[in-house]
Amino acid sequence: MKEKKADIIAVAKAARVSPSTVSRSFNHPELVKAATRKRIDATVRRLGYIRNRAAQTIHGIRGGTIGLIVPTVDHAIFSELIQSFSERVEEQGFTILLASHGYRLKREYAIARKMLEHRVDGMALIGLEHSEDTYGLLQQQNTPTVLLWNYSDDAPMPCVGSDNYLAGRLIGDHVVRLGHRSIAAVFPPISGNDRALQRLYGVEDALAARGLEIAGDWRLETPYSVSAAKNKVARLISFPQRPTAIICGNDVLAWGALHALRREGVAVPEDVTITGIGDFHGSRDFEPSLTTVRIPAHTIGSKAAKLIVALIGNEGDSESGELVPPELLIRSTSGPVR
Amino acid sequence: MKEKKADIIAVAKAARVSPSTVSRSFNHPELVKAATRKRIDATVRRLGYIRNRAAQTIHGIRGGTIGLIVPTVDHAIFSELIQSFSERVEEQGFTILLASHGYRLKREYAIARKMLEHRVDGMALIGLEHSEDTYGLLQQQNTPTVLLWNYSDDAPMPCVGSDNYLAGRLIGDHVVRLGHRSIAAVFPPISGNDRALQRLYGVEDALAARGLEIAGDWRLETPYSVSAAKNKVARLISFPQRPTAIICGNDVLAWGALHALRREGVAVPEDVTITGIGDFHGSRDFEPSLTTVRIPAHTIGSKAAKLIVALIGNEGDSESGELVPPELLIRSTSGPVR
DNA sequence: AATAGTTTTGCAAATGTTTTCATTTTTTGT
DNA sequence: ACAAAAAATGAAAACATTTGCAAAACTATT
Repeated sequence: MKEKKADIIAVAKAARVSPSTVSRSFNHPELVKAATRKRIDATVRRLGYIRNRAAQTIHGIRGGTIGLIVPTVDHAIFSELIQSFSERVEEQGFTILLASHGYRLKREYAIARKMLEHRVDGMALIGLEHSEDTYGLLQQQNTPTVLLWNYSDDAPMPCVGSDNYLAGRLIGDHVVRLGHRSIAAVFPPISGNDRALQRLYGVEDALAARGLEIAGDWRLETPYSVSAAKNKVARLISFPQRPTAIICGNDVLAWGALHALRREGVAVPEDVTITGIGDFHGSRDFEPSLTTVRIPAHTIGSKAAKLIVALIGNEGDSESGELVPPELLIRSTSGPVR
Repeated sequence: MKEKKADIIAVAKAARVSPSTVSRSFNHPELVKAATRKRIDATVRRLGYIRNRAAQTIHGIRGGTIGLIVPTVDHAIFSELIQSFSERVEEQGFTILLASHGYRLKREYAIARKMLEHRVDGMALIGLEHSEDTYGLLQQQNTPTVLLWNYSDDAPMPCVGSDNYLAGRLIGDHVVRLGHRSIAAVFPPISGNDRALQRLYGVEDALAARGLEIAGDWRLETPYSVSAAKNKVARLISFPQRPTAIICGNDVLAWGALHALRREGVAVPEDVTITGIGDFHGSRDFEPSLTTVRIPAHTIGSKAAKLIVALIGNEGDSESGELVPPELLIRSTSGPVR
């Protein structure tokens, strides 16, 4: 069992060439004679040799990894984004180093640090809200970084994402325009989550524009889960005084709300209007189909992938990111107030 | 801009000690005097020095990464598993290298190879079905590996997962026992997907035990998406000859089926029974709540994490994996045939 | 067959760390 | 104050590669 793994020297010996030649046949194949290369390749296969990226990285060669830190992968929220980002980045020969911080910004810093120890070629973070330390670290090491999901002109780093404030505003305006005046909101905890906060601001401003606001006990805060949202909303509508519309911070919460209303026999949208934000997989096909604001995760993921790869390539050149606009999707869960 | 990043030698110079001491103060702090360590730490902070794992890895020191290759992260299916696995593994100081192969086993091999180049300390794959090459590669490099999601006694490598055949069997028996005789099945494509295949076998055997089988045009194959399943099922029930039960290969597909029936005004479970497999987030709270078989993703993820870490630690010692039993959850979408 | 040019190869230094062993410094017991 | 023991540090070799430069081996041209 102790046959140690083959290294480049073993290969060189077995193929009767120098290590340099083996190295070259990997990295600059055009510089080595076809015959030699063939011989080397055969030997490599015979010995089961696998290059050691770590030893390359040491020479300042790019390791081909990109760090991606997300709050969570558990729920539907980021999976579409992660998928498209990683797919695109893999096409370019990169592998992603993934970690989640559970909405703890301190933990995010620690993870970023560890990824830097691994000498990732670039980093991608979710949202614009990060600890000073994290920003400082990335800047100081000048690691190419993109911020995903949220876009802002004055972000400290290139970002590609949507305008979450606008998303909130769009849905808020829509609901108000339908004539609703008694409006509730169900949002996730906003600490460490600038996306949710921006959305909430957007909604509030939309209401404020008509002199409306969300009553204190109609502001529900729930974790990201169908189940939690369902419970909260079920309680909400059990009171005699009911809102005519419930604006949810994201689609998962809206699904929960929808299930709650269905169980209680409240008609949507006749009795209550429900809206989401996100347009996750499944929202379009929900019955009734969910009115929401599309945050184009797929587009964001692939644009971000393109950007980070460019950033890693051009080093100096600072590309500036991109705003992918949110889009209001009026479907069947919203209707005029009765 | 050209101030090259600080290395251990720069730190040593600035702190007026030798590189060895700096190294030690990181790796064996107890061997260096408190005062010196303090001086070093300060210098490290001042210069913004970050250790280079690549340079450590070269010395055979574990890099602290574990490769995780999944078919896809896009859908709900694996996200719970990925989350719990990565969370647990991070607790132990590892970072995960994630990639998805899109159900292409050839691609999986290429990814595994690349991860081995990065000298991951261990690997985790989904399912038991992998190309000969992949198995050979992992064995030959003797990289600690766990197979997730599916369990089988005679798997070629330690696996922790559920018994997908049994899962299919459980749900099949349940449906048959309710008196259904006209049964349809909606499954994902089974190529490169042993989980789905096992489930289907389980269902078929359950039916066969009563002399039943699924008619040719009642075997629907659809991609993993609510939308695709919804369409297929909508078409299915538009024919005069209708099944009284539809067994879905996983919960996502079942959701699609449920939405289709709702749209068509078919009562569940009065007119048609629907079942899923997986018990994803949201299935319990669906209205009506989904009868399904629980594949305990969370448990699998954390047990697998424990196992791989143990495997990496003990090197030689071969732990054997674990079967996490599936559990039938009878909820509201299944009922006796009328 | 000799020359010049080109292609292919090898040597040796370099990369950023860890580790073994030897040396220096500090502590302890008298 | 002194030797012996213990603790802290440094020098140098090792790790698996890449690369600049020079040498060697071919080709083409005369």
